[in-house]
Amino acid sequence: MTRVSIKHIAGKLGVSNATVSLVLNGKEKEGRVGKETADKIRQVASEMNYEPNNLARGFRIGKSHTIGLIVADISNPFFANLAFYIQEQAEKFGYSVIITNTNESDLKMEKMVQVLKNRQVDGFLIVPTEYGEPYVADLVNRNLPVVLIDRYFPALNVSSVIVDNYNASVKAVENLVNRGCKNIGLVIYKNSLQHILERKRGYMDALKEHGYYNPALIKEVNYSLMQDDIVIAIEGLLAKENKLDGIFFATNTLFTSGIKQLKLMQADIPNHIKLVTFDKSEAFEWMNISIPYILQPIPDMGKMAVELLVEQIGNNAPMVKCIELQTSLKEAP
Amino acid sequence: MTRVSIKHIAGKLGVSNATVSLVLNGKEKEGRVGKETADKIRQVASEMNYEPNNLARGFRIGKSHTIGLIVADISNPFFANLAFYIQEQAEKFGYSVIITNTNESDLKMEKMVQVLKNRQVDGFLIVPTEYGEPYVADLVNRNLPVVLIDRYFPALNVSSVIVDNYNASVKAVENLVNRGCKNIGLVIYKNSLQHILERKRGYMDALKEHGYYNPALIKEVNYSLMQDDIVIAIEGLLAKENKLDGIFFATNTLFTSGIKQLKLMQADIPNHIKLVTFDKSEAFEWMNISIPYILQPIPDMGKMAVELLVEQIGNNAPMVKCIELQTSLKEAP
DNA sequence: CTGAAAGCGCTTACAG
DNA sequence: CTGAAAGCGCTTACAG
Repeated sequence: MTRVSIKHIAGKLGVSNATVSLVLNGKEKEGRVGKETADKIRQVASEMNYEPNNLARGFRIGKSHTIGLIVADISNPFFANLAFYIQEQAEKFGYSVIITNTNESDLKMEKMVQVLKNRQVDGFLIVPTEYGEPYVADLVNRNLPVVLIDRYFPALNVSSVIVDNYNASVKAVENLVNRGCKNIGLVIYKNSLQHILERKRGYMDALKEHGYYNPALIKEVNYSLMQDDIVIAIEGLLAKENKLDGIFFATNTLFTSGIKQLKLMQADIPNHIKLVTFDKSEAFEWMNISIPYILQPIPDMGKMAVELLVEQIGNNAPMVKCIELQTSLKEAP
Repeated sequence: MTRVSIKHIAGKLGVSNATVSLVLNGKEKEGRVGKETADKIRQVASEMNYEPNNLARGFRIGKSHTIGLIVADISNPFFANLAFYIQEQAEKFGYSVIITNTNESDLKMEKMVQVLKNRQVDGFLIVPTEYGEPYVADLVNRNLPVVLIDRYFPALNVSSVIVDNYNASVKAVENLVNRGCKNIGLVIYKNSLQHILERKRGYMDALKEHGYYNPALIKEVNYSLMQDDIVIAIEGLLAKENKLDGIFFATNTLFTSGIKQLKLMQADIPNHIKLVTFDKSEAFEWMNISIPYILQPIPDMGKMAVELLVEQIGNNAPMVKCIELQTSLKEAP
């Protein structure tokens, strides 16, 4: 039972492959195919249960109609959500999405870029890892459509969809200050990614503004040593001499680890120490306290990233657009 | 800058396309290509930065080297985890994975099967929805490789990787009985999927064994009306006359909703009411009590499903294999 | 041991 | 308005 192709339809009707192809692609007007011929072709096609061979079509026109998405870890809720909205939007444009994970390793990122390039994806949606810049640069140099999400490299001329991390941090800190905090700690990753630097800068500027800035209260955690580092960070912050009364967690993963340690050390939250964090966490639902958090517009981020990418794929001379979305401060839950 | 193809290499070396293709696919022995020729071809290929056109290759041999994965919702941690391990394993076999969501809607499932069929995936990995049986049956009839995961249809002759839901339930109930419970409620979905029926059957049999069975303590919740139904279910169970002392939650989503309602109603856990649930939950980390749970071997499920599928793709006369994995009862966290 | 040729299914100029 | 033909890049018999 061989699959029915354009040729079968053409043969049956005594018309050419070209005519069938034109009609089935809705290009009968450009090809100026007669209405009767067109109708007959459509009828026979559906009678024969014709289904186009997309592998052949993709090969012929040099497009796979596939988008490659690279994230750190699909089982992280932030990325899982992002992936969900990206897929939903991509589907609307007729694209499928191949998701791959880097686990925050630049080596893995290099590999994944290679894998997706070999798959001939039409474009890349990337949440880059630290030191992942050269692999993105390589794609850009090859003129392949790329949109960075969540994180970006300022030196690279590439489209991106990010949030205003600086102002988000300022908002977070202001929230603590408004609640009466003066000695506010920051728990953040130790790395060189722009969004991390921006969050740090926002924290510092906001505190300086109030004259509360104290560099000893910044605790930087290694992603790969999280388990240990977070303990050190929280212990350090809670040291008596700091008179700590507030903590800003710069990511949801840091918050999740940090709050456990705080509980372990029986910190009095929120009476003694007030918190604010990036991103909503499952943890909120299980705690009796309400923790304000920075809400990132994940659905919009996904949606706009796909739109930017599809636009790039369509245009040969793509315009580089950097979209910076605003966040909002929400009271949990 | 046109991409370098086999033809370019062949032209440069004065050999035929066939020879180049043979060598680059490591089939020089079958083609009995001379060692020197082969070496020269490999050298030139790498000098010219040759990268095979997989679209062309896929089209030619009729394989996309892509697997379609259909789950209910990628932002559900259970599926996100499953997807993670599936991807990892698929990559080892040279396959990419396209993930799609059904949101537990059979209409959406029908659509996703169609989308993936149009994409010419080499095989399907499906967590089917209720009433999704005909769409799976259709794939099987067309002789397309399919492996069901987590859920299956007994009437269908199709490969699957599931867990022993019946015995898992028995184990869960036994745990409560051993902790002294006699009036044990069940919170479960109201649907006809086999894994749900099996979990229910396990619960009933285990209780009958002890003479504790009471049908009034079974509460069935509609997936789409979860918010409301869970309130009714928990309120019903906690009614005085039931003298409830234990609850078995048949899925992690039910547990997550149910525990919130229990807290709201200030149920005394675990002194008054003891719990057991399917799957680990983030919630465990935030509660001061330890809740035993049924651990499903998600990494193995993903891995074996991919192996089964790849085997099917390789063989024209696929063998139907149903793998039933055992679960274990763990104490959280 | 290697080359010449056919063909996968489709689309796209081109010719009439 | 429609057909004949070329060709995308690859693999696979087949012939020598």
